[in-house]
Amino acid sequence: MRKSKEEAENTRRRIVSAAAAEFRERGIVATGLNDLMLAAGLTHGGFYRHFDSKEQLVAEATDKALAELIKRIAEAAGSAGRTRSRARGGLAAAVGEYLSLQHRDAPRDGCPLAAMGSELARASAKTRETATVGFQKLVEILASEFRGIKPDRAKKRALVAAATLVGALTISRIVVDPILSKAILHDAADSITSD
Amino acid sequence: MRKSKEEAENTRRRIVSAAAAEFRERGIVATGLNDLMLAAGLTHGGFYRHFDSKEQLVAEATDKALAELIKRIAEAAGSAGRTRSRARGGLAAAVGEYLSLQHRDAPRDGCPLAAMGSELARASAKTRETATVGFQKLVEILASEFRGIKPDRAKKRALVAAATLVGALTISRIVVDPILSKAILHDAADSITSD
DNA sequence: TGTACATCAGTGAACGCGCGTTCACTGATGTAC
DNA sequence: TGTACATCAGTGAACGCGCGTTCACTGATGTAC
Repeated sequence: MRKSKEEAENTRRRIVSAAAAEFRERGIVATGLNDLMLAAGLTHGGFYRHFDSKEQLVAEATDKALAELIKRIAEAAGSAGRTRSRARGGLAAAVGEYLSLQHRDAPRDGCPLAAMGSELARASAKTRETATVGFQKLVEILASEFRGIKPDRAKKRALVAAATLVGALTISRIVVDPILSKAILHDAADSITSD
Repeated sequence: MRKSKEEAENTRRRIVSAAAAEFRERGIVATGLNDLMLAAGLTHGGFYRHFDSKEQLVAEATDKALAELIKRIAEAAGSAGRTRSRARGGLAAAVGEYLSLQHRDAPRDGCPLAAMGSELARASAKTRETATVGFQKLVEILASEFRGIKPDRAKKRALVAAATLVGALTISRIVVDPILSKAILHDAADSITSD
């Protein structure tokens, strides 16, 4: 039954991907390793060939989810931002992508800070370090899109913008009134990109 | 062993209080009813004399936690706001209270939207309705403190401010760097209260 | 007001179940000669 | 290059444990006469 090194690495990646999706969709604590391994097309027993513990997987899944979010936001900013470099097109595109209805309705491929934020606050130091680095990268991307102001002003604006993004998306998912939910996303985007 | 009606009501309140604190501190899914009942000074068997299910308790605990937050924020705004009614003292006080280090470090008596936001997004319709109403009240309090602008502008500003508050507090708890954590709270407060 | 009885708050054992983790086993892969 | 053997990815049963929920029981409270 032994698999080749390449296959094993592939399996590992599949587990991390499944975890990244399931943790965001169902929550970290609510997601069992059994379900997770089935989602990755395996049985649960093989888990510990790849990871020391569930907590290690949480750290890696968070890392992967954040890396994908950063790529997505950077690409949104990049494709729109280059055309009119002095204006704030890149910022608007990044914010529009983050605060889109599609993002709100698809937590399993979305921002882990919004999808599992309150659980991350209680996660291991390793996981929180990973989340910290990812958050800082997100802030840097946003800061680079605040054109026409001093770098340290841009950094502060970006820090607050990132907090607003995460808060707005989280609350838009809690709220039962669809009009209010949409208004939160819209008004937050408007606020970040105006002035 | 039967208790008087008054005692029973008292017990019920004690369970809801314990739940409101434990859910915010440890998370909803991670908190067991056994621990909860022990925290309320009871054994687990009596739980179903007071509640139909854990989910019903989640709804009531969320309601209570939000009511207390709203009171706290309204009082902070009120005590500072009355002295200089045309200025934004009330807003600054409310925001300062929400984004304080004490609030960050005491999730068990703090804002449930920040302490269990990502879990609330997956909670029952009842719980989410409760959270929606509480959030709207928070927005109204903030809106009434945005003096000197049109009511609908104030409402939008307040909506975004509330999202920023929740996001900033959540992230300040995730982040491992204490300087960054403090900067998030400070810069968010600054952003909401300036201009 | 006093008595008889029904109610029910709280206890503690038990229910089935799924959790994270461990382990003996399998057989294909990788390695050493 | 071919053979012998060690490695180890993945399986599936089992570990102890705590979960949410149910239930028989207790005895004080509340109610009806």
